[in-house]
Amino acid sequence: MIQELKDSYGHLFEDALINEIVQVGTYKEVPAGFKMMEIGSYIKGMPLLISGAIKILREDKNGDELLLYYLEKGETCSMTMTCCMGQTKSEIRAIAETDAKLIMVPVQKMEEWTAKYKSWRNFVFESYHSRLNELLHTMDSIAFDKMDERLLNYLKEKARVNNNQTIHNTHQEIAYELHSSRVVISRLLKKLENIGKIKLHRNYIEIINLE
Amino acid sequence: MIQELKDSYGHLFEDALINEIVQVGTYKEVPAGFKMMEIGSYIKGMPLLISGAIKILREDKNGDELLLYYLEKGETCSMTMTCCMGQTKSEIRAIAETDAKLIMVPVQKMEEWTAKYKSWRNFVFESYHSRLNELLHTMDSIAFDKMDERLLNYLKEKARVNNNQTIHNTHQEIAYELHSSRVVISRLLKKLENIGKIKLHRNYIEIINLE
DNA sequence: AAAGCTGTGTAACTAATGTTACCGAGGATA
DNA sequence: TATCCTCGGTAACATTAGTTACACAGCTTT
Repeated sequence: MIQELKDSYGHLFEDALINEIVQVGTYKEVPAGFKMMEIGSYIKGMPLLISGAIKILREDKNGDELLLYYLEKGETCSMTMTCCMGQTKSEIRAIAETDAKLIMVPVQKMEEWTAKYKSWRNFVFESYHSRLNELLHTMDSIAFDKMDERLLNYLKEKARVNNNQTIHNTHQEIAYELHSSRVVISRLLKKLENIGKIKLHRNYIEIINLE
Repeated sequence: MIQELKDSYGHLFEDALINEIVQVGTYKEVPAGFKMMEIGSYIKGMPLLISGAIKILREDKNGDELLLYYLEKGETCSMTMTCCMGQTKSEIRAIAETDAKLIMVPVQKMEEWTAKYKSWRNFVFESYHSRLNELLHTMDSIAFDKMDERLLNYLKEKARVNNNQTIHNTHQEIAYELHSSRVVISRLLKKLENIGKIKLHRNYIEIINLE
């Protein structure tokens, strides 16, 4: 655990902090698809991601989803931080996009370390900064782009975080994450295939060239 | 200045912190419409809002706007905080919605106080929390609601932050902030008038009952 | 092989939003 | 008064997205 922690966070945290994390943190591995946090639930600990990716989702009144962004190695969930501090319920859902490894840190340490370690403060602020900015860019996409561009971005991001040029999702699943309908997504995917950007197959999509 | 600071922040900050703020902060008054921050600019200080409201806007590639949310009394700009720490450019535009009074605190103090005052830490985290949540709710509105509902929410919010049942904006201005077109907004406003929720006039809108 | 299920393709239609164009009301200005 | 300008109302149309319906391909199960 200590080696993996150092690989992902060694450049961020001083040794004393790394040691504290090792003391109180618990190492976890979760499989792709594992639901790590549900809307309305309270949070027990703060996750430090070591490998893999976590997708963060929002839900509307009808229970339909919207993908907000992915968390990756070296990142943490800002929502969790604030929830921990304020003891409020989660506003989002978190699901492992890939198999993932992470360290859970108990809530109480958050506050303590914020006062104690400059590197922790920087990490926390940097984390908030990144998450706010990612949320803004997601907002841009939703507010300013048409569905075809959103779909294109979605495919790019998905390929990137999975580190795989083949996307193993059905059209229906993609429609859920973009908060659209299967027919619309099939239609637009077919267009992308016609202009040679992707190749469609049953249950997966092969990326040819998304530029 | 010290009295106004205590009125707005006295319940949040311990006296020692209030005193520090008085020492290093500068009091400012800005008129409605004043542009307080521009996209791409660097930030010099952190604002603590004492009265009035600031609207936070996002811009697309064509220079068109989108209203994100309002800052009000007792709040601060989370974007500014992260920008200060990281010395990165602003991702958003801030314009005074009403006449506003505020105190500007130099960047360097941010970090210092975060280590020194528990109440400041709480304020900063609480601030991030609120802003993230507001951004999420704005996102909900954009992703899940149709324009008529967004318009209704817009009018409600505008009336609330201005503390005024008369909204002094042209249809064109409203269209900008909702990232829509004048014709669409006029159409929907007329519908709202027909069902008795508002009354339209040249250059202003009278709110009858938005429930 | 037959039956069943899931995923995809496609057409036809509806709804929502955006665009263009034009008119006229109301004020301001010359 | 005549002219100009801004704002709002409205029609007609275009585009995008969502909905319903159905066919069929490919795979699994029986």
